[in-house]
Amino acid sequence: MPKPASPIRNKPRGGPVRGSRTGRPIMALLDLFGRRWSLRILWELRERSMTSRTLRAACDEASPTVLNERLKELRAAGFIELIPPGGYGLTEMGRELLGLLLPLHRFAERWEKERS
Amino acid sequence: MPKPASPIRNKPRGGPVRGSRTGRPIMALLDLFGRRWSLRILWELRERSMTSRTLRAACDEASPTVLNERLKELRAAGFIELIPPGGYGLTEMGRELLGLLLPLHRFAERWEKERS
DNA sequence: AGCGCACGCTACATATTCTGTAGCAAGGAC
DNA sequence: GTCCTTGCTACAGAATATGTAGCGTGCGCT
Repeated sequence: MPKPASPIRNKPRGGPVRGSRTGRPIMALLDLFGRRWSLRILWELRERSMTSRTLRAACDEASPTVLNERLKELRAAGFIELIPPGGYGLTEMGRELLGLLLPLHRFAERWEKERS
Repeated sequence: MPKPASPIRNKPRGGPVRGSRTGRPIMALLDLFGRRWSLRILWELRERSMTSRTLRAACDEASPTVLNERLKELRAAGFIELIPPGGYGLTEMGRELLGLLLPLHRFAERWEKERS
């Protein structure tokens, strides 16, 4: 492990996750989603499980370095799991979360229209 | 303006926003939210408008550089607006979006509990 | 007028994070 | 055995974020 835990983004270690120095879980969630590819990964897994390589293809061939970092974080968070040979898929809680995120799709369509 | 539009993250310019090379607005949205402080800013404005400096305080004193970049992007997206002297606040569409994001709060609480 | 202060916003050097390419070790099918 | 795909890592270079300082404007004050 070449990176011994980021010294700045984990500044107030002792709390559960970065960004939640208040301890409020919503902050941890917003922070986790505020990293590149987090939301995208969850979104791409919404219908079916995927191998890491297929997932990478679905995410515009994002760098495997970050992708694997996100996959670790999302696994640690309990939203996805790795079940060979199917690959990565949503957990029970992951599906629950996706249920909340799904309405964004229709909103995004309306949003697209209303901006000139 | 010292930065003439990022050459990589805007790679496939011609599309509306980064990450939406398919043109699907949901991708643009997921990508916008996948940048640091985007979601947090929207979240902090959920109840009241704030001056940029108060907002910065609410966001753990995040760097004003990125914060202002996000504020620009969110304004361009039509989610927030600047109305002096009240400061930054959600637009009509911003409030609509927040409505979808709000259930995350309760989910986050349950999530916190279920992870050992 | 001057002074003080908060506003939105920017400069710039430093630190962190992401990208892109290459590659490893393990496992399965043949 | 060879061939192929899997999950995952190394590493250099590029993009992005951080932290401190400060600018110019406007407003209220005397």
